[in-house]
Amino acid sequence: MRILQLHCSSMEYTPTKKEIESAEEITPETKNLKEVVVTFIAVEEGDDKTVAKKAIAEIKESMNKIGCKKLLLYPYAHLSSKLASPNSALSVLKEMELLASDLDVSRAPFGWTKTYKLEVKGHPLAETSKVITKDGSSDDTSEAVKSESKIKSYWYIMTPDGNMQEIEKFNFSKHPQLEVLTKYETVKKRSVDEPPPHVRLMKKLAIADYEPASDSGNMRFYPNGRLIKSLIERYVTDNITSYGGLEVETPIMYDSHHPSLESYFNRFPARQYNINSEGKQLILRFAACFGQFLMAHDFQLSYRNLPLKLYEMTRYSFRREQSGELVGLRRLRAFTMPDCHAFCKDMSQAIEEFRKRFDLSRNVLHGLGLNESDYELAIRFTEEFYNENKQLIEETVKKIGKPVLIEMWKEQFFYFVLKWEFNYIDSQGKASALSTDQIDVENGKRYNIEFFDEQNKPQYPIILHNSPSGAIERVIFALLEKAAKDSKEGKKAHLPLWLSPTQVRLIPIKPEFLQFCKNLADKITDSKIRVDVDDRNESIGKRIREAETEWIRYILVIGEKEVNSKDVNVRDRETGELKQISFDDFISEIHEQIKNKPFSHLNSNRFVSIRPQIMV
RNA sequence: GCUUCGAUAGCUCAGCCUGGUAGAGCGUUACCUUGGUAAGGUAAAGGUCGCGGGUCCAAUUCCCGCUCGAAGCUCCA
Repeated sequence: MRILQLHCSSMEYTPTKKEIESAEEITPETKNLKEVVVTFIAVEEGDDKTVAKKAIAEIKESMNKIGCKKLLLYPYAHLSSKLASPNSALSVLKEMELLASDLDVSRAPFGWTKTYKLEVKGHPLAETSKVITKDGSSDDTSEAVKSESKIKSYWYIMTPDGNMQEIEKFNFSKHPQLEVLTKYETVKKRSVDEPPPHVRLMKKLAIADYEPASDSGNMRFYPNGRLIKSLIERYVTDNITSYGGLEVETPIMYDSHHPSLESYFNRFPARQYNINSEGKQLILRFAACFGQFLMAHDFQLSYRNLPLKLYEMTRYSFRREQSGELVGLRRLRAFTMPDCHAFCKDMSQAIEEFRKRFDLSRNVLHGLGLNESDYELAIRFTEEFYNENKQLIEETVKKIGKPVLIEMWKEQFFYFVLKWEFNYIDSQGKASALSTDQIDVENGKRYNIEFFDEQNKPQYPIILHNSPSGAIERVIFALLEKAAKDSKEGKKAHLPLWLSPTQVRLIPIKPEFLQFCKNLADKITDSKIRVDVDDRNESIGKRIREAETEWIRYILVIGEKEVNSKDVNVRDRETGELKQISFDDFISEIHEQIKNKPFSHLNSNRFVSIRPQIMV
């Protein structure tokens, strides 16, 4: 069955004469419908009740999306060349009418020649075509997805000396992670049978969890998770603003009728959340691009102002990934992502900026606790770009100091001519992109962002799209997976100290030392260190054990000796050793490790005994 | 979206194959214990066994349907 579905403001049709003998017996009269979804239908050979049922389900789903309750089923033979017989076609149509009886449904007469007038609405979802078959699912893939699978890629490995060879000829024995990435990208085949470790950890550490009352892929963050997330957000923002990014804030939803947006959305698979509000079709953003481009469009720009760097920490960006694609903190439908665009006057300025942002991204990941050994670089570009900028690519690979996966396209298909990303390879052999940058040569024009060059001629800028860390949730995912990897190798799992929800825990041996603990905790807090007190009526052993399982780096047991001493007795989880050092040395040891990182106060009650229990 | 698996106490799960009034550990509460570097003790509270149907004298258990969730696959601009 083939369907053409149109969301119309009005539709009027008049049966004029019988086209075939078996046409329905009716009295011809003009029908006029307002605010209606008109569905042109060609019933094909082999279509039956199952197909009718599927078709109606599809139609209902999309009508629900666009918020329209009125449906007109309109027999339309011209959509197909292998039509069903008139009799079976009519019975399928009648079946569909019946199945849709909970809507305001009507059906145009079968077998008649009709005149019609219709006015189609102008939003992206107003016009869709579908092919529905008995076994296969309906074919509703957007043009962008279809052509994407058609692009031809050539894969290579480039070594730091600039040598580029085909992946089949490369010896991966010293680069197992790169091999995983290469297979992941080129063969797209992998099988895993256990759930990813970070999902268990995100719950156990009371960082984040699924929220059953929301849509899948929209997470809840507990106090620990919110603290970690907020620290990472601030760290990334600080780094981007020192690079020169101007922090802005833009709306999370956009009118799909807007002309610039409409053509941009058409360049992408239709995987966004849609909201109907007061007759507007709103789309939740999937990146900060629109907001920043629309903003830049309204700026009065000269080449002297470029490169102009706009930046936003998008909380949230939304992508309506297929339900089965969602995994813990790795792949979400709502996520926080830094997005920094640089508007450049020409390619040479873009390349200069590209270099800075590549270094920025590496530094940001390094500060977050992820180093070159934790990720693999992939660079993708058009053949033309490569021929003109070989040196840039070779230099970039050299910086990373290890072989890099290269994807080359014969033609430019996307809006960019070059894109790179750092991929975290987890223990299950899955690659997840963290940092990324793109050189965009299309959207300056699409959004009509103009600047005036040295000759006072209007020009469109080249735009770089950089996310120096990737999604913040994904950074947490990578940190947890890395911790799980450590733990598997017999090392102690931990988070970077500056991200630990509790950095120091005090354990009083008896309640009579509680006051001393309070005073000590005040002093430590004054030094901008997160400290809490386990004042529960539990054995020392148990409280130490629990602090260990919470990955708390420093444990101070407070008893008679400590109260009467100027030194502190510190259990360092990293070494597993006990050491007696002065208070000041202890504080500076911590400060040394967390310097140049943002600080937030403890995001829990200081006293463990009065905290709600979030995770067992 | 497809495939598979799952849904029993606040959490993690057992019981189901072989139908007969519901189990553990953790957590919670109370009491005891005041302990010196990875789990101190005793007791109590806590369940419409996801929803709907069917089979049966009897269903948490067997069968069918639904809902929700997860993992994998496809996918990831």
